[in-house]
Amino acid sequence: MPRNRRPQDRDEKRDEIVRAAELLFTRDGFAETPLSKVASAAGVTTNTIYWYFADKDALLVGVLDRVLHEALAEAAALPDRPWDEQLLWALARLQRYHRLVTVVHARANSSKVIDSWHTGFHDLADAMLVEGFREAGAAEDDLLLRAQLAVFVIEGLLMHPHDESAARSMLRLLVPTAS
Amino acid sequence: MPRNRRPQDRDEKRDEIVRAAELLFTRDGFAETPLSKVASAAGVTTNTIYWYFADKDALLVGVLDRVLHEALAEAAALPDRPWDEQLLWALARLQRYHRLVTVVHARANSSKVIDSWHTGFHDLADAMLVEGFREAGAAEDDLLLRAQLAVFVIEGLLMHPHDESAARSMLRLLVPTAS
DNA sequence: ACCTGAACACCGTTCAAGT
DNA sequence: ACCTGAACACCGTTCAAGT
Repeated sequence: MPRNRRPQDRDEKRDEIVRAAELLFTRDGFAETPLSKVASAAGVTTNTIYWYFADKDALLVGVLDRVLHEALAEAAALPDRPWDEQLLWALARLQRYHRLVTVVHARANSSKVIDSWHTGFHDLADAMLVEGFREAGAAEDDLLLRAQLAVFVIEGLLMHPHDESAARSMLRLLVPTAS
Repeated sequence: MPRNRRPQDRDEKRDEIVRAAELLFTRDGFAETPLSKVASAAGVTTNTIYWYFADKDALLVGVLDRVLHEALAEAAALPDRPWDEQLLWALARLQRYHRLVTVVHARANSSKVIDSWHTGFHDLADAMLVEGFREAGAAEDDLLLRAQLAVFVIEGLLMHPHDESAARSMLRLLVPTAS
């Protein structure tokens, strides 16, 4: 039996599909881009997508995983900065995914895979923000509350047009060390 | 020319369609309920909906207007209460519309009518919350900021499962007079 | 003015058939 | 294992035709 027959090829093709979907989902929207467009952008036929993904929602999860890991890698490579600037950086970095934010919330109610991804994302985000607020000197007993609140505010800013200064002062309200 | 030929009938039928749509959109979701189900629940044929609404998005706006006005009427009939309890009441009252919240954000990116409704909703919500925070004794220069922040937090709570106590303490964080 | 039956275009998904 | 052509089911929307 040929174990690992051509795992590289398989992953590469899967990746091409995900990359095509990422571009289209973030630019045009998830409901607005038919799988046929993803397929032609990836240079495959529509049905081929179903060899790599169970359905359209599973493809969205593939996109979500990819963009999350990319953003995390970029964040990790960054020099240390004050906590409120880190939050501001995250907000700016995630701005390009605002259409994914809305569709994840909308489809989490109907799709099991997206609901699972969404739960996992918040677990991760909460954990990271708890750590950030702890280092920023927030009181130990409302760390999780502050983290969840910050996530809601960032999501809110992502989903609503706003100017930089409004975002800045809104996030400052959440940081304990701010004046 | 028969002015007002049967305006009552027209409004009544329109209302039946909206009520049927409200039930199905809030319970099963907007994308998940075909117009055929709305139609049969309202006792009309699918195409009849198009006599009253330009398209499915316009019907959603009809539902949004209806539920908003109802919630506002209920709120107006309430006795005066401390500000944080009013926020908590609003959160509980709007909980049943959490599926509408997510879909409005998702479709505001693609649909003009929904985007307009969404903008108008936030203008109204911000104005009401500014007034509430003013009466609650918030500093005059960050009233709007606090209002927008409170709206984001309430939307965040609506879109994510949470227990009552978490919501309570999160909203308390926003109210200036809280300890 | 109001309603309907029938049709159209589109899209997610499946499946039998290929290599 | 991987890919495709063809078909299916569904759904939003339109339109000519009725009253």
